[in-house]
Amino acid sequence: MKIENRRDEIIKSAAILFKERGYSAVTMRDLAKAMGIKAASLYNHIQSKQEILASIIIKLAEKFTTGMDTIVNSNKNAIEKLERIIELHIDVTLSNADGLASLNNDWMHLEEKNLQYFEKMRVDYEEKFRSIVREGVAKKEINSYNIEIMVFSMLSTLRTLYLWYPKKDEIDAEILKRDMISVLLKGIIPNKH
Amino acid sequence: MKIENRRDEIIKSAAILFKERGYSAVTMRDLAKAMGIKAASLYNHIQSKQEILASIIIKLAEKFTTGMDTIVNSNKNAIEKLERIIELHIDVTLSNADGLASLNNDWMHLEEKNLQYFEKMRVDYEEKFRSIVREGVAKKEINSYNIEIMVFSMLSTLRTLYLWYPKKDEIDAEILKRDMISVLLKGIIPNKH
DNA sequence: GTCTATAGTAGGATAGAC
DNA sequence: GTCTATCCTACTATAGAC
Repeated sequence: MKIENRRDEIIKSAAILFKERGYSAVTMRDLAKAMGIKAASLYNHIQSKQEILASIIIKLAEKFTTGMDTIVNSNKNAIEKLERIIELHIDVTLSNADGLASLNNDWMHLEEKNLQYFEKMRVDYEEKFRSIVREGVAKKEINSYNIEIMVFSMLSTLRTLYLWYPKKDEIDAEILKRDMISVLLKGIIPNKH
Repeated sequence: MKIENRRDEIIKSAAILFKERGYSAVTMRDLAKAMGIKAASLYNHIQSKQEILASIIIKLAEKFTTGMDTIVNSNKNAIEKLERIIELHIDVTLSNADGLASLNNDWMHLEEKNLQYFEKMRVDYEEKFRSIVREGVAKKEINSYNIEIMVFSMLSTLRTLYLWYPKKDEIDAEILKRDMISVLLKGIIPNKH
């Protein structure tokens, strides 16, 4: 039970509202109402609406970047690396599902500097993902289907986990990891022996 | 080369802008500028901004509903039905990738009546998808992993096709269908014989 | 069918009292 | 740290001329 300051509470409330309606459709008056205060009072804790968005998105993007770097630098084969990536996405989703909505849908409303920083992290992340898949194909650990189709098929599912997982909370996190790894890597059709 | 009326051009332009920035962040002035006219002139062709959104989303949702009904009523096994669903999503994405952004991200900005109509179509669609997977598991055509994980893994990928496919247009539509079916159903790891 | 002008509302953000 | 009051800008939409 960590003691939060007011700024963190505002950002947490904002993430929930941004998830429901998107950054542009949420007003500072909406956010203030959710906090039980007036809009003007928000500005004692934050500089601008934009700062809230950046705070949500950049923190999450950096988590993914750090996680991916650890995986890339590990001594594992391509399949094991993909398994770690799946776990990374599940862990981040469990810790901050609301914020992931902004990262996925509202990153384009970031201003100049943060937008560039975010876009670079996103491109780098995808490229590292792509390299792992390419390496797996080269070593025959992975089928040689079109690389982009494999990468974006997996990435699309992982990126939108935040949309449905919180609603299906009867699913245990360990079962989620285990079945998600099976479904994404081995498919849903039984293996013929 | 079909002759379009002004209303259709407006809706097409709007879909592109909504895809780039989202419904709430696009103003009628932005849309007018993209059309090379003034904002007031738009209202000779459409009733409201809301009408544009509804026109984009409802048409697409009905396409999916009709397509799914045809598949459900066909005499095919579960795997074949899933293959037809994958093709349905690819076909709709190829015909209107821009509009799918609104369907995915801006449906919550629909007003009352259309919102209810849309939400019913979406829930029904997911339930039919789920039933097909459940039937496949019962008949041992599909592995018995958690149903929700299988359904949303496939659906997430299919729903976000619009985000990356237009950028990778070196991929032929037939290769996309073939490889997507393989990746989603059989996975990326080679079958052991 | 497009324009200018404008009504009416709502947005982000600040000033200054308590 | 929160309030009321308010600034300034921008939004959707309409009226009426051409």
